[in-house]
Amino acid sequence: MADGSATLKTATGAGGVAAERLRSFIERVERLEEEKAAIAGDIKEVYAEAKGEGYDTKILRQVIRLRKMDRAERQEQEALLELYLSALGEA
Amino acid sequence: MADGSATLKTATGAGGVAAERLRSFIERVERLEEEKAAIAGDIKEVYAEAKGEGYDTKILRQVIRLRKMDRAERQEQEALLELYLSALGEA
Amino acid sequence: MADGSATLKTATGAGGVAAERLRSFIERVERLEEEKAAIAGDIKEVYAEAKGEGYDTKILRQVIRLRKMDRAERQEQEALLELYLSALGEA
Amino acid sequence: MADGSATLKTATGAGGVAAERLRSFIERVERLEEEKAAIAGDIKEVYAEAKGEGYDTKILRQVIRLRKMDRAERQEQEALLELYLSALGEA
DNA sequence: CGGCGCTACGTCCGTC
DNA sequence: GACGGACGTAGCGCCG
Repeated sequence: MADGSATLKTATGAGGVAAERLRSFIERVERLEEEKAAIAGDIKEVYAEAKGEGYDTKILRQVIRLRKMDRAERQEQEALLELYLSALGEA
Repeated sequence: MADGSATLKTATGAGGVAAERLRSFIERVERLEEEKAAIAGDIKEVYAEAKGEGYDTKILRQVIRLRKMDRAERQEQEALLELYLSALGEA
Repeated sequence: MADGSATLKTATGAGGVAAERLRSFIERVERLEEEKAAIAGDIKEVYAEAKGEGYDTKILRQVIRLRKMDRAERQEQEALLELYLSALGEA
Repeated sequence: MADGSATLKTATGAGGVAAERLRSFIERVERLEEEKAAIAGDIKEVYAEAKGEGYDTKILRQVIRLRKMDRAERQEQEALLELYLSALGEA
């Protein structure tokens, strides 16, 4: 049982504790994916509601995408700023 | 011009109430998308944790995908059954 | 500038050979897309023919989808088995 | 068996000829979908080849999409022209 | 015209 | 660290 294989053995071991642990991971992921799907459903509902009031969902999606890009850019710039500041701190 | 255009007017009206409503929809969607992204992050963390304990995330993902397919297929079969039944109901 | 940029230059070069090559790619894709569209048309025809003989195309489609899922799932399970085996091989 | 149901009966009849016919439709569609998938694969290959020579596939796709739209517009205009011509013929 | 299924894009993971 | 491949998701088109 040199090394390397020890972890794998634990992970793939057929019986006992590892199987429980494995099951736990799988169920946690599945639970989270359910939640994610639920949120996605909520988003659809919002769009449906907006559409019901005469808004063009296609445009709405575009607007949201643009705002998201703006935010991403802003974050990038802030990250760059931090980088500069830390570089100056080191200088 | 009594109604018909009313909805459109409300939706596309440049000023006042409609703008508020529009803003509301957009912010609701954006909020939900943040939540969704957060969940996605949680999922990533679970995989990372599992990986840290020696589990092969590739296998994990495939297991989860398979279980999901099972579920989907079961639903499809039930839907198919219903279709058959309703088709027979028309006979 | 020996190479490195050579590929890019070839690809984006405005004149001469590259334009010919570009044209070739585009026409090949367009030709293939035409063929694909033709096949799609054939499929539509089959459904139309079946419908003409009293078959419910909605059910037909669902049956076909289900069979496809069966096939996909079988492949996935085989892939999963292989993964397990290769993982064990490493142990 | 007044009416309406006769066709359906033929289509959904459990035994004999109808089952064969049904099988035929399904297999024809499945065969065609395989062909369609094969073509799609060919298209992917062309894009891969182009990418390998330094072309930006995203741009390529845009070009193809635009050309397709142009063709559609042209056809529409030709259809309109025909309409006018036939209208004049009737006049 | 609305809903559903399919295709295509963007994103993420694993590899070199 | 970058590239390529795979998956999930979002937009588009067809069917009902």
